[in-house]
Amino acid sequence: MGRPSLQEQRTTEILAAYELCVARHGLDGATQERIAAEAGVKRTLLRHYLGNKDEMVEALIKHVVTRFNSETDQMIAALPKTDRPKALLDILFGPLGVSETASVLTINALGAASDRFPKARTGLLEVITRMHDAVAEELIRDYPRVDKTACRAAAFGICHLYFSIDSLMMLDPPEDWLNQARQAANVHLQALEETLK
Amino acid sequence: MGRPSLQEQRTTEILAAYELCVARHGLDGATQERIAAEAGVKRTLLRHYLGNKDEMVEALIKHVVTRFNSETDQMIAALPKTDRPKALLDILFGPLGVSETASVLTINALGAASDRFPKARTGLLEVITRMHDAVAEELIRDYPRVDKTACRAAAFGICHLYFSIDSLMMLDPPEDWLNQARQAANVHLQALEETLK
DNA sequence: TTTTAAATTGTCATATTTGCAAATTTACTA
DNA sequence: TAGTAAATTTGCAAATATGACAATTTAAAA
Repeated sequence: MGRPSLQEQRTTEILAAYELCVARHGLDGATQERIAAEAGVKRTLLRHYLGNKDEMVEALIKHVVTRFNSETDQMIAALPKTDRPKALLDILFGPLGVSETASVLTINALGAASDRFPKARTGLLEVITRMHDAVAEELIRDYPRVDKTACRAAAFGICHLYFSIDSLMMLDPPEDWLNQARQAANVHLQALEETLK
Repeated sequence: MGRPSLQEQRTTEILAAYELCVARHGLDGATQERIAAEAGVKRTLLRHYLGNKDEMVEALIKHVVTRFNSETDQMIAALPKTDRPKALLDILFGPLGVSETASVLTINALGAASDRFPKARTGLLEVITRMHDAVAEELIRDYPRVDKTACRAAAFGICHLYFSIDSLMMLDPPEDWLNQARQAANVHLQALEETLK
């Protein structure tokens, strides 16, 4: 009975457009007009599916948190059986990991507004901590004889190197930056290996 | 004759307020009202001193570029005679280096809009490259027997670790993050020392 | 074909943002 | 004190953004 629901699909499309607009224009610059244009729908549909502006922000936060978390999980799940840390760096600093929607920019924009939207703060801290932990766990597993604190520091360095590069991708930086980032991240792995000698 | 000029002072005040608003609300969310309120002046004064919106953005870009460059220079100039790399990390990851106005957020926001403001792209790439080079130069000087490529990779890692942390400061992250960042950055220095053995 | 639930569009009032061009005030000088 | 150059304020029009609700269209089921 009735027309089939597009709620999930449309909601996802709109949130994806929203994310992109926030990355480009900032949270307060992501107007409903822009989002609607980016999503290819009428402005009034945003309200229909996501509610008013405050509710839209809430939905965006939830969306960004769950998507980023699942991307972290997928990244870990995609690792091969051997040489996992190296493969991790290949993902993070390969052409795929970085760029796409420059999602770290969205995180930065939301984080900058976290005093107005407290849920953004807790959600984003959770997201980032989860990535720290996931990477650290990988390193601890692959370097079982190395001090865990050192592994966590390495994970921290690798994650934030990725964050910085990703948030600068829209500058269309020299290709060399990705290599340098890859190399700098690799230093952390080598340092862990050094401590075994 | 005539009233004394406040051009420089006012211009600087307004640009500082502008910077803060861009960090908080994004480039397109930094409305003239917000900027004026932040600077404690009437909106129309912005126009008087900086021109219309496009000209304001131009001025902001120029301001951010020159300020960030001079901060880089000051940082280098503030280093002691010995143990300069360690001192560098103390500055970058001390309570002073990070936070303040979270100026990296402004860089991110401007970078995200660099397709609309081409001067932002060139200016920001210049700023970042200059910091890369300044830090790399320090490392090369302090580790003269180490491969320069390795020094540059270390500099790259340290700079972008700083960028990421600074752009997340508004989330009011756990204090531990600064320690972890400091530790991760230190890994780069230790790695350079290792290669001497 | 009629019913039905949901998508989609249309419209209008209100509030915010921006641009521009006066008027007005202020602080110094001759 | 009068002149003057600059700061500062005032006022208004145009453009844009938001909220809320009514009207219409669409795709499936009965």
